[in-house]
Amino acid sequence: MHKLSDLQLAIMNVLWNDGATSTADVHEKVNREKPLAYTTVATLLKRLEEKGVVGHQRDGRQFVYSAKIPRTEVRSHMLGGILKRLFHGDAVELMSHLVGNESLTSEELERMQSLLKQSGDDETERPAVS
Amino acid sequence: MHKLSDLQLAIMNVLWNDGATSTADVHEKVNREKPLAYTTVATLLKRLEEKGVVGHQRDGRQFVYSAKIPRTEVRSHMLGGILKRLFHGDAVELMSHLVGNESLTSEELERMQSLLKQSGDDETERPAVS
DNA sequence: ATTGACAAACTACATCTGTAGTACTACAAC
DNA sequence: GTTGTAGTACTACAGATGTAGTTTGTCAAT
Repeated sequence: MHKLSDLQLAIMNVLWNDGATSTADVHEKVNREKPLAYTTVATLLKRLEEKGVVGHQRDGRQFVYSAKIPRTEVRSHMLGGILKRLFHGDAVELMSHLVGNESLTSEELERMQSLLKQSGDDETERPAVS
Repeated sequence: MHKLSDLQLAIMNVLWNDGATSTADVHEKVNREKPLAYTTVATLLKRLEEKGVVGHQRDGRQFVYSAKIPRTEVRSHMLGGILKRLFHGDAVELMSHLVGNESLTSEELERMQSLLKQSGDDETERPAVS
């Protein structure tokens, strides 16, 4: 559950970014990146609702959809899957791939470092101090 | 291309880890985690061959399959996809999710830090020194 | 030569996804 | 009250995937 295809994610991204959105607006947004018929988007939304990941409300005669699961959950699920199946669950290896193969800027590397420093502090130093 | 399902990855992992492997052996390995009929595995392998990600050689009357694309390539492709679609292409955010939500040990965090320090050095200091 | 076992080839079918046309419905305008 | 029009509902179909049975071919043993 909660494993979404690229196109499904494109739609979810609209809902996550903009909150409740009418079918027409979802179509309009998604259409910029990938031209699709209006009915196609409507079908996609309906199917996502069947899966329980979005819900809808009526607004006059149109439907307004909103995400029923948070982005974080899908991130966890899908990243977790890749982590497990492509990196034997080794987050350091994933990290290493990221650093070695995805051409990050040195600014990004720095931000990562401070992130790590922070959580390292949280985990190892706080217990010692309290 | 090169986007593989979970089951397809399970098979690829056998080939990546063990190199050329007969259908029977692939079946045997995969079967430990997920019980599947022998013919199912054979079908999967044949389909992977049609996609061009594996190849086979005859050995007597049996087939011996081997991966035609490296693990790194699939890692890049699939991680890149997630990065783009679930993290707006922001590797730092991905990283942050990893650190914040995937309960890493402090040993892992440390290894990550040294990885970063290293590649940070590579990128910012070496040019200055040479 | 016949038979058994094994492996590959072929066939089958259900589900999910991408894709969109057609049918129906209800409100708005005249 | 008839007619556009905008939206939803329904139907359709092709391709990918998961899953496995049935058929066929071939080597080995008797």
